[in-house]
Amino acid sequence: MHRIKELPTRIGEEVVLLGWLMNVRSSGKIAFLQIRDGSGVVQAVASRAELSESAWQDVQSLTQESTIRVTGTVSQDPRSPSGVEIHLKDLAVEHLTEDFPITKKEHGTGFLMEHRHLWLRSSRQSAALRVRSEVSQAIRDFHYERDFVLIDSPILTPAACEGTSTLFETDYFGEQAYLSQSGQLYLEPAAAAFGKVYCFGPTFRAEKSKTRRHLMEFWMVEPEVAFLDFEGLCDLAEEFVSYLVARVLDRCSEDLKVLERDTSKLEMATSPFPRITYTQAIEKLQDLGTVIEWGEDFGGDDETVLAEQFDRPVLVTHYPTAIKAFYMEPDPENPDLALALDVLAPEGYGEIIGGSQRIHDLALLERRLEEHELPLEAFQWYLDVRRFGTFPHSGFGMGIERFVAWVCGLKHLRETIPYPRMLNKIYP
RNA sequence: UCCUCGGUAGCUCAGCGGUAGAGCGGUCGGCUGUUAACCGACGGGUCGGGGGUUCGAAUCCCUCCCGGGGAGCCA
Repeated sequence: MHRIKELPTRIGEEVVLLGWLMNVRSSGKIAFLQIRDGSGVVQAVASRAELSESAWQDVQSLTQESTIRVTGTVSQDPRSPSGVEIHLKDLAVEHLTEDFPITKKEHGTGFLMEHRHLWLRSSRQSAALRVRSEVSQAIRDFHYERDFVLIDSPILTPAACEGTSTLFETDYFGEQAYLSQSGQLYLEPAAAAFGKVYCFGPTFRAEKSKTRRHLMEFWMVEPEVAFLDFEGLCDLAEEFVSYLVARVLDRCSEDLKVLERDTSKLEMATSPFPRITYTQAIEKLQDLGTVIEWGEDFGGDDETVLAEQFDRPVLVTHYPTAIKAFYMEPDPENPDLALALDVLAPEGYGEIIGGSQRIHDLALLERRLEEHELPLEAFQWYLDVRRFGTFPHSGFGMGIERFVAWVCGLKHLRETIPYPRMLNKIYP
């Protein structure tokens, strides 16, 4: 058995393919089959004169998405969509499909999402998911090459880490438990054990968000590094994003072509990235006519307007402490500001990274927990990191669906994950 | 939760007070180089549910249900 991907190297040879029929065009005594096997698409030419009567009858009976086994000779031909085609010698129908729901014409997104398990077969969907697979591998390689240790953080977590309103609740032998919305609190102790650590896994948010930029279940990668200061964190985020983009450009050019992605915009995403402070960002937005005051967080439109000012991802730093998480280290030059970092992707894809230097002083962290009205008891194990050999450290989180959406030029996050979990929708 | 748009054939939609329509898909037939092939024929409907107005409702009104897009929140 051969794979379609390798056919250009087998011109003149006889091959056997197993795959699915995407489409067939018949013209009387000759028919053109578009065959897909997961590695690519190829055209097979069936000529009545060159086939047995039973094989020709099988060709006549073929339906969309039937499973077939074809035998034939590979040749180059400019009339074939892929430049290569197979001249059929034999064909066997392994399974005759009836009434495949996704037809050649257009469908609405609601219908396609209902049939997500079948929609995966389309060339655009599989291209996007192949990019996602490459990004996942690149994330692991990036950390592995830099001596990070993978720490799998738990998915089932106990009470209340950052407020329960956005957590999925579940029963844990009579106790309340929640699905994880971040691995960070578990990474910080591990950073004291291994120095450089990261986690990469699914994350759950029960927010009733209904936009193209939100999923209830998404995958997040979170590095956490001991003795890394804020400047170093910004450098790491920049190196990480440019590494991933370069990797996709290098290895997924065919998929980006299928997705009709303008890669010139991705090629710009090289170091250094512009860096501006929150305060500068507010001033810039005000200059551009946005009604926003210092101290407010950015909305989705603000992020888009801001990112449009730059030709590559932009780092926004030093946010007001008041609008950021309890664990973020204050700026030593101005305690009203946090050593916090967001990376905004270009072209309106919004925030792809959020991170900070962490508070390492025990007394300050306890005070912050109280100010945020969080239960001190639940955080004792987390505070132990500050009790026993505390150390400055920093980390960030990147949602890979947003990254993949940007790289692929997809408007909606639902196409960047095989089976999206969306508001009130958990099928298929 | 709020704002907004929508629900008519398997799919995508038109029709917006007077006999339910088209394209695609399906079935049958034709065609030896098709490119979401093309040509001819055929089948296909509780017009989201309920209530109301009217001689008459897919069409107007009320109400409920379901879906798309967006806001807030965030990655």
